[in-house]
Amino acid sequence: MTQNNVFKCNCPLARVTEVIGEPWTLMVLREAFLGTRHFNDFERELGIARNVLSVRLKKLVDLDLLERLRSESDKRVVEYRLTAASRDLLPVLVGLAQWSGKWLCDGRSATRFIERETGREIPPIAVRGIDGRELRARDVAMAPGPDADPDLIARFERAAGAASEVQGG
Amino acid sequence: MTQNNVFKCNCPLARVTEVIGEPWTLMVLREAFLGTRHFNDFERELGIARNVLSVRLKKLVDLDLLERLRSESDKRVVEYRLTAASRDLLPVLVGLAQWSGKWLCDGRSATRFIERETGREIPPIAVRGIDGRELRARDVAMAPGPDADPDLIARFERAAGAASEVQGG
DNA sequence: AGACATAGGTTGCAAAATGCAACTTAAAAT
DNA sequence: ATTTTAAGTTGCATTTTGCAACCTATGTCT
Repeated sequence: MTQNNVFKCNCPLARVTEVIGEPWTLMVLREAFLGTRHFNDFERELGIARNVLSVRLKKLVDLDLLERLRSESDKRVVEYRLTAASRDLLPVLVGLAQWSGKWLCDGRSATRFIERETGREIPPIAVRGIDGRELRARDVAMAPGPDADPDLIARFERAAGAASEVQGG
Repeated sequence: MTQNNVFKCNCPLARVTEVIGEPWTLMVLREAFLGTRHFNDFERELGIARNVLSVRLKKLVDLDLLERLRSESDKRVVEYRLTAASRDLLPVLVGLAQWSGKWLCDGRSATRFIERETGREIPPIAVRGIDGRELRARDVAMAPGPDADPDLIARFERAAGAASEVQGG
């Protein structure tokens, strides 16, 4: 995977692709959300190759998406824990699972997200405006941020015309 | 990538990993959201290898995430368009971009999402309960759905204890 | 009509990533 | 003292990616 043309820029979707756009990473994070903390448990639950798991965990730790600590009581044991950053990914995970359940699993998904206290199903996540109103795809646009380079700004200008049509689809 | 142990089940996160958990796929979808429709434009904008692009587009078409149609006016031209399914992915894309901007790009992201009409920044997406109240990670639990197999149910039972601690963590 | 250009691929080959099994090292249990 | 356990690493076969060149059908130019 070279990908360096696009991915060195600070386009957030490009950056996030370096992480979850690799096999297994998202599943490793899911396992962490389910409470898995140990190397051997990740391996067993996922069936991932140990060397690949090793690489993934290292990267996630590097990116501060997992914290790696040795147990005090048993110094063989290493614990991988979610961080503030990875916990903050939950809305995206929920959104992905909901979307996948609807469009990839034919509505028959084996897992669902519920409110812990009440057990009620969690409604689909949505994009909302500042006023809380739910926005549709056609109401949303991508725009260059303050740190966009000239190339990216040009990129968005080229896209501007087509986008409304596409997203309105 | 074998991954078949986990991924044959209809766990939605596992399924979605087959799609966006591969290099380039998410970026291809982003390009489509930006209005890119043609093979050569995907290649040029992303710098992706043509053979890989070819494979990715085929898979996305297979999954009904892109529609492939030949232009009537110029029969050389093929158009790849977003479908209802891929348009429905927008909240996730926005969430990923927001999360990445915050945690991977150090708050200095080159792109942002805005309301098309007003130009106002879109607030972070959130998980909400049925009543619209914003939920934190610790308020949310994964549970087996109606189509979960016994293995998965056992999996969740094993996870149940650890989860509250982790997610609250 | 003939020559050239363009769009959307495919093919072949080198480099990188993955899958699998066996091996290693440090600490704990017996 | 020996065995077991946790967390890796190593070596090797297979698969995927990156890159450049080639191919085919259609459209454009003269």
